[in-house]
Amino acid sequence: MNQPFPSKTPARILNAAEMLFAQHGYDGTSMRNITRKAGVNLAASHYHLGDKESLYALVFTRRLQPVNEARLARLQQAELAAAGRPVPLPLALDIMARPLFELCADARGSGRYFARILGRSLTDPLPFMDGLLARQFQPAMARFAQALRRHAPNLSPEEFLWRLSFVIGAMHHTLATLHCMQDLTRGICRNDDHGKALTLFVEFAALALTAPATANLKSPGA
Amino acid sequence: MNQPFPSKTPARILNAAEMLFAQHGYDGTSMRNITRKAGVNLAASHYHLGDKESLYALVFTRRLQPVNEARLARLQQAELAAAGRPVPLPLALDIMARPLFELCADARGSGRYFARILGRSLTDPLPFMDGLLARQFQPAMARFAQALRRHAPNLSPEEFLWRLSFVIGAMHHTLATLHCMQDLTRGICRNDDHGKALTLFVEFAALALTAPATANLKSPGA
DNA sequence: GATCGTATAAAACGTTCGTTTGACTACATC
DNA sequence: GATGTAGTCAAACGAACGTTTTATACGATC
Repeated sequence: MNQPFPSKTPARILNAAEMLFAQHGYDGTSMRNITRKAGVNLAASHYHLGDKESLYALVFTRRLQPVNEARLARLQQAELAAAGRPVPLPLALDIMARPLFELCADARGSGRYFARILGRSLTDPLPFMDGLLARQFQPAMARFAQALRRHAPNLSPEEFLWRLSFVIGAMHHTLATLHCMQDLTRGICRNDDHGKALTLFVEFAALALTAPATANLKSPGA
Repeated sequence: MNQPFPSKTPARILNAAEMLFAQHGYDGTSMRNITRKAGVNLAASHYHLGDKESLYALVFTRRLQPVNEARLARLQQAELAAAGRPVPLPLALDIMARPLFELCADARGSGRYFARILGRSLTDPLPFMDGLLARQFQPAMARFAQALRRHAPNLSPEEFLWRLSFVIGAMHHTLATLHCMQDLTRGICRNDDHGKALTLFVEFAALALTAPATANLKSPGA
């Protein structure tokens, strides 16, 4: 466990900020609430971590960077093992989804709060996060799109990307609502059942990506 | 066109609020920004529409109520036409999705901003919106779940609901990111291509719901 | 033991927030 | 022409905001 900071204060602040940003969003969370929850002085956050925007960015990269590194490492290993043949689709999807699901399943750490921050960042990005999001996601996503594409050679590039968008939307929506599935389903699905959600998601995504191309784009209409 | 208000001011405020809430969220939008954009006095919003929370709720119901009414009306009509047999799956999905897609496609009105407000409300609900969201969505969603269920009789209730969650996630993620698809796909998908998105989504969702049940819940693992 | 960098603390900075007040106008009704 | 109502307006309220300043305490280094 390498501590990037000699003091424990920055970690306390990051943990408190992660919880509060997840629950109330960027604008809905005040520096005073964060530092009060962390049990540190108001000025400590500016001293250690800079202003509020940079604190938010740090909350973000602290979790996401290991996830994307794990994704890329596992994908590279799988591609080596496949020796030029396509990485099996369920495996590729599992590699894409599992690090995120496992991060969000980490109930002891505050990693589970991160799902909501991530979900928010995709659907309404904060202006100052634009560049950071692109840098964090582009490399991994480009590699996965390439790997998945080989299982859907008959789809047009456009239809493939639309389906990939559906799949990614399903994944992030699932992660973001995992904590309230019990309410949404009148008790039939359990809250925080990451294992089942991951399994079903992988199967769902494999089907969605390999289904035959749409014959034409006429819609059923009204 | 029945005007629910004799003055034009409330509509101006609602339109401005819709745009700003969509772009910057509830906490990121101030009453001063809203009324400035609407070209009305700061006090006018409280006079006509009550406090900020009630303004947000009004922005919400103004768009959502007609959508859910249209959904239920079309579903009822389709169920009558089906005369006891299941409503065809693509039709049921079209009925569920089309009113939302069309609302968000309305580029002249500010309806297109609504997609982002809706997406936000699903993944991070504001505390004061809890009851309102449930009242708005429960009736329609319960009916649709029932209609769709008949096409997936071999799925366990739990697996069916997980898949339905994936599908609804895909729909809302798609609507919320429609306006930036061009950037996300390096120009391959067009922005605001609601027609194609709707067609592909319906096909995608039909496949996802009717696919065979997962044999067991073992995952592919690492 | 003086000096320096690190860390924490309380207090204050100026700004913006949501909301309210009270006065003013336009127009209908009696 | 007096009265009442709906609507608009500038101004102000207290509270909370992000950030900065200033001061203090603790170790290590020389």
